[in-house]
Amino acid sequence: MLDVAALAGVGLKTVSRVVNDEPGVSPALEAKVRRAIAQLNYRRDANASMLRRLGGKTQTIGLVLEDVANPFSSALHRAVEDTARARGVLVFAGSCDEDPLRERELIGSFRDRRVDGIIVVPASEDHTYLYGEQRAGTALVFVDRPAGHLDADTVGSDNVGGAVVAVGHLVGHGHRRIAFLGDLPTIFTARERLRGYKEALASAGIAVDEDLIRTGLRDPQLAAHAVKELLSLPNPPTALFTSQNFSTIGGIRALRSIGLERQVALLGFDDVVLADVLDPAISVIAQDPQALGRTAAELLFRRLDGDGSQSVHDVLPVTLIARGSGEIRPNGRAP
Amino acid sequence: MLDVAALAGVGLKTVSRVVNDEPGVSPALEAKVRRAIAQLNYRRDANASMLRRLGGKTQTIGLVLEDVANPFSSALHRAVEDTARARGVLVFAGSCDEDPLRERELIGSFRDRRVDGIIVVPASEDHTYLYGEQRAGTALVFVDRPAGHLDADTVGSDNVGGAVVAVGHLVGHGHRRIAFLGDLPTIFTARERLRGYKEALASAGIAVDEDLIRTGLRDPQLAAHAVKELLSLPNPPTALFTSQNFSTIGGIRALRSIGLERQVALLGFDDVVLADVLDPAISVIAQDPQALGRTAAELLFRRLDGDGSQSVHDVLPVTLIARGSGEIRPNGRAP
DNA sequence: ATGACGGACGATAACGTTGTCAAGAAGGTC
DNA sequence: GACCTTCTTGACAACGTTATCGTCCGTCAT
Repeated sequence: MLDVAALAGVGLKTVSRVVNDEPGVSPALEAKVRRAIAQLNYRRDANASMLRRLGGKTQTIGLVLEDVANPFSSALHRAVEDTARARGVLVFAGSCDEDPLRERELIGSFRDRRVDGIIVVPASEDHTYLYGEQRAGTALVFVDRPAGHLDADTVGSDNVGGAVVAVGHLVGHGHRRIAFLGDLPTIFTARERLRGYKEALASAGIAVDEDLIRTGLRDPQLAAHAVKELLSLPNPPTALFTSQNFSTIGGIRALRSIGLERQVALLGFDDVVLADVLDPAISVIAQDPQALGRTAAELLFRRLDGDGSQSVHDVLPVTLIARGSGEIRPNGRAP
Repeated sequence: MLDVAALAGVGLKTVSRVVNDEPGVSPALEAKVRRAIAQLNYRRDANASMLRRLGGKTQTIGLVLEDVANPFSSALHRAVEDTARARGVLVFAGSCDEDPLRERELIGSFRDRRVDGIIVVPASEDHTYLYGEQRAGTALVFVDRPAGHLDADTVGSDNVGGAVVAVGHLVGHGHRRIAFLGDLPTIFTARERLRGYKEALASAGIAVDEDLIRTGLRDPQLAAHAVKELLSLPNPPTALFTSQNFSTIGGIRALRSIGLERQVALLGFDDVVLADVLDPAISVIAQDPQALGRTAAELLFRRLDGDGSQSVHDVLPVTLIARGSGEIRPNGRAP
């Protein structure tokens, strides 16, 4: 900046004014400064700039995801990016792989860089460590799962409602032995979906059979194995509610490997690529990760713009997409 | 930091020494400082810190992808993140949607924040605008596609070789009318794969039939439409080489919708989730986006560590995965 | 006792930028 | 011509941190 000022033969502050489009610079000087900027290929240092500005924003936010490479996370990421981009804000993204420690490390790194706000798909259960941060003015939005012991904005899907619809749909097609396959019970959404499953069974007057409930299925292999076990029970399930992506994929693989994909109903939570071209096509309860990301980012920016109203807890609806696998009847015939 | 110094009753510089684990602080003072830091929940401002440090690094890199939400990009992203994390470096990620302007904007934003290095899946053809940046010491690595008119490190897949293998495989199964479905010809990888397709046909002594080449298929709908057109030609292809993800998905949908998935061979470039459970399962030439990302990040950090040797142009191998769809013979029978 | 040495510590300048303010020029009013 | 107002411009301090260097104090050899 000093070089630009020297080359243009003006004071430092005049360059600053031009760079910031501040009024009160004569057209002649402005032209000279702009020429010098172009000639020296100068770009203002955003970090130094924000350091001096009173209460300055870094125009940067942090995003903690389960894994940037997983389709749910990355769709959410894209929606956050688009919303942020519209405001000239850049996004730091990080994966925490359901590790609470990694969540804290990531948020710590964000804090060191003085991000304006943080959007988190939380891995930990206790967020009191963020209280100071929040009071210091960093906007904070939790997505997909709620904050633990912290009053903060939240955006999630209707997990219970979706599970109720899913199980109700299977019951409606005549099933009474419906298996539940899910992720680690430490994960909020996994617990909620299990709750919905039990609620739906209860309201259909079906007793919960704990043998049909399998949790902790972190990857498709585990899920496939669980499905094979379930189907070799003396009184096997006639339908599977695979309450998470990996379970769905594992379930599909397991059913196909034993040739039962047309006999046993399968309904998944969360949509899967190519679900529509499989035979039978896979019925799912679809979340809208884009809407989750967009809503979270909009909430975050509203807070950054000074909205100090009470915490918001948005629940976005989910949609049943019937494609075939969820409409198989207990006798093994399609409807 | 001033508050910490005051509370601990020491000078500013002593706090700085403690924060940076510099030697020359007595244990007694260090303990006092650490207590004050904990009590005030203090965290050093990384931006201010790097501002003062001579030639300081921001411990931050920028990553320009086609779309953070697409599986190839996000797998690459994850590998970059992991490599960066191991060094305490945070990643800014952005999508440019094949828009050269957006690529420049993103890189400009990165530059404003003084990232240490940039990894790009480029959308533009001319990167001379990065020359100054590069000379100023910002490390620069191009992934998946080469830099345009700029001497810089590059990591990519063996597109030509993969296409040659793919088409050779189809020829080996008796096909002579093989259609090519691809992305925009402005995209380097699309051109390379088309080149490999033509080379393989030439070496098999098959004349190129331009009617069987369809490009510009930006989404599955366009690809599906193109496949339907191809199959209604008077002399239709007996095999499809879908040279990109969207084309593969569109091709699968189109074949299924007209019931020809067991008659027409299909071989895709780039693997697809659930390709193995389809019937027939989809044969592909698989890239390794993780390896691309890891290699690119390692290259970047080697440069940041001061390696000033000549530019490297890595080409990573691809793998043929035969699952069934690519082994269908022209008469419509599996082998 | 003297001086040289080294280790702990803090005062001050500097990084690249913007906020504050005062100086100077230009123009208008009486 | 004296005075006021408005506009342009730059000097200087400050943001939170680290680099440099000097001060102070204790230790040890003479």
